[in-house]
Amino acid sequence: MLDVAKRANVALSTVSYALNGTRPVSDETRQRIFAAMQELGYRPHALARGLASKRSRIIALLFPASERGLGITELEFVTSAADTARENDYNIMLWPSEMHDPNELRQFTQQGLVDGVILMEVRLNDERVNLLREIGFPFSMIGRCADTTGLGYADIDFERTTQEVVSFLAGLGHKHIAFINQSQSAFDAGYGPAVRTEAEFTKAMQKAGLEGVERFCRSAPQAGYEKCNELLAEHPDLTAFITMNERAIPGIMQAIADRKWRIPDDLSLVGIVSSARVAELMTPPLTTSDTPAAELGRLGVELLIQQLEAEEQGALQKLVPCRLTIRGSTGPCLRNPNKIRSMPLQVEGGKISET
Amino acid sequence: MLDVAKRANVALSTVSYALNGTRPVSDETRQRIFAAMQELGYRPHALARGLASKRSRIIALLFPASERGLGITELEFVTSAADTARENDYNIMLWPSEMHDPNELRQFTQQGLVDGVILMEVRLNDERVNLLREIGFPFSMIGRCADTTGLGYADIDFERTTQEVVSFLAGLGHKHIAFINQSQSAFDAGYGPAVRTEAEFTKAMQKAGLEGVERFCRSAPQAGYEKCNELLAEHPDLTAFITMNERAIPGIMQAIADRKWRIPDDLSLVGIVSSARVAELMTPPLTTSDTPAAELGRLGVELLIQQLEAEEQGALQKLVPCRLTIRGSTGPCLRNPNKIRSMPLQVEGGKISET
DNA sequence: ATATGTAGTCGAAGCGCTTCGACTATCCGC
DNA sequence: GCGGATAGTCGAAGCGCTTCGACTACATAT
Repeated sequence: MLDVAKRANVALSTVSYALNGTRPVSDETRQRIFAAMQELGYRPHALARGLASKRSRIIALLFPASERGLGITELEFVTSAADTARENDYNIMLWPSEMHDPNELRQFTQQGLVDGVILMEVRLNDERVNLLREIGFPFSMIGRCADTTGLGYADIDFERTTQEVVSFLAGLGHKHIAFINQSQSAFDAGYGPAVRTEAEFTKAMQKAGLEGVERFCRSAPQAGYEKCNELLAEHPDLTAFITMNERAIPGIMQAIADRKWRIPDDLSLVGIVSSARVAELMTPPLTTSDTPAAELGRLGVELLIQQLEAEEQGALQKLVPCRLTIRGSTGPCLRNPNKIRSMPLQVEGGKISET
Repeated sequence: MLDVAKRANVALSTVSYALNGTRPVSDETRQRIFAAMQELGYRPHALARGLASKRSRIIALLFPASERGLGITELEFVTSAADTARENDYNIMLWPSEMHDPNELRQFTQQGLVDGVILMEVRLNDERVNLLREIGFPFSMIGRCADTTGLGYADIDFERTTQEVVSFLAGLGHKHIAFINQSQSAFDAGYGPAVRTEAEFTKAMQKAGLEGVERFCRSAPQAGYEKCNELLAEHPDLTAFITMNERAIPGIMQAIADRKWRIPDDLSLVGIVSSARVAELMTPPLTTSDTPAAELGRLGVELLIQQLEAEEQGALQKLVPCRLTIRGSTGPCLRNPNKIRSMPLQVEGGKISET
């Protein structure tokens, strides 16, 4: 940097000013400086800059170490967050964090490496939130906790999302709908989506004047298989399932197939808070309400940066609904009231064959 | 840090030595120093440390910005790499990089932020490799390029992997096997897995004295559907498909179903360089040869760190085979020679229903 | 006894930047 | 024509650490 200054015949500090516009620099001087930088192939040293300015322009993305294990959706958070950070001239650091050890988090934040953090997989009552709040460290969330006053977050609009799916099914004539949630333990841990979709499902069904059933289900095909049979045994009039449990779906489909039913003729299935990438792997392709993962990732970063640069506020809390994509796993309710058993209406490439 | 030194009655430098063991410090002194640190809640400042020592202990993971779009497998690279980095006291930074702009990469490496980089999705002739090699910047690869002399990498052992899958199918009696590759463009771009599996497939089939067919296929269900029909039309005696194209699989399955065939009775299907998470979403669950993603991620980091700390070499090049997991999509060849058309042998929960 | 280490410590000089206070030159209004 | 902004620049003091050379004390080899 000194070399640059010399070559441009200015002081070291002037180069700095030219570089970050902290103080006015005449056009002519700036020109000379940039030219010199070019010729010398100079690159400012990020660490030195960070040390001196006390802003590293690094933000950390805290993702749960192997908890539920990240899925495709979470992956999209990450890539989208990384892109957004880059666009804003920030770097993004990955911190696999054990939920249960907020002390580890304290260490991290105090070593001055990052300017702020983004929390993924936030729980209603999240230790990490409590800690960060307490020590006043900048952060934003993808998801949200219970008490969000003064906090920045981007989360799914579970109300609209659930509403939309229920309306969609109701519109197809379904009257008896089951909601298959994630595991009981996820729910008990206060995992936001599990808690909120459940609540919103109940609300939406009530509003629609319909009758709903809910079940927890471990994230595994086998669990889906069992729950499905259990549900159908107890509530034979169910004609549609909404599930927030991707990994259980193959099991559910198998259970349906085993009783010689077909999807969607005998039972409609929709995945909620899911993703297209998963949906299209199934047969028939699953109708899903897709997580706006890219958008949430982007918002998470933007919200944090907004805080860091303290342009004193915009709306720091954003809710984005999932996007419903209709594929082959849903269709009109053919059961009640008229007991029609119509011929298979072919739905866009999405039916199981009849042998 | 000065406070710590004072409190422990030692010089600033002694604290530093105690902290990183650069020079011997008596037990007693060290004790006092650590006690002081404890009491003061002192945390060394990462940036300052990095600036002074010229080692940031940050490594970057370069992943292709939205190329093929990361999949589940790639996700596991990332999380596993992050974990490994953490274990070794490194931080991991995410760099979504455009393949085509090596200049961007040059910038990154020259700002002194990271000590080394890990390349994902390496091509046979990769600009990034050329650049890094040229400027002598430390790096390792997950995957590998054509000329790997002196380079560190962790890649799939395509030979063993492909061999194993072919043997497996041959063992089931399949004689006519098709290999469905990724897209022509991926192949042409020199994307390692596409090139190598293809070569190894040919080799393995020859070795087994079997007849093989190969096809490229875009990564989309529709493309899979078309390729499958095309293949079956041209080679009616095919009884097994090996595919390295996850997204094409639903289309393939649909095509099979459309001709009233069943998997695996009429056609066996195995996914290669795939992942369990994907396999279990399908009906029937797919037999796959799973990418050892976690291991590759770990190795990538370890290899890089090894270079950085220059413990002058271990084996810097590692090949790990995929692990074959047999699920419902493969079975004995029932076609030739005896033209048996047996009753559906039920295979572990993995069949499409017969209505 | 003298040379030769070696364990343990200190002070000071950076690492490559930002930023503060101070200085000069210029332009404005009145 | 004078006080007071404002634009543009400079020098120097850090930011919080590492590391080098030097120094002491004591043990070991000769």
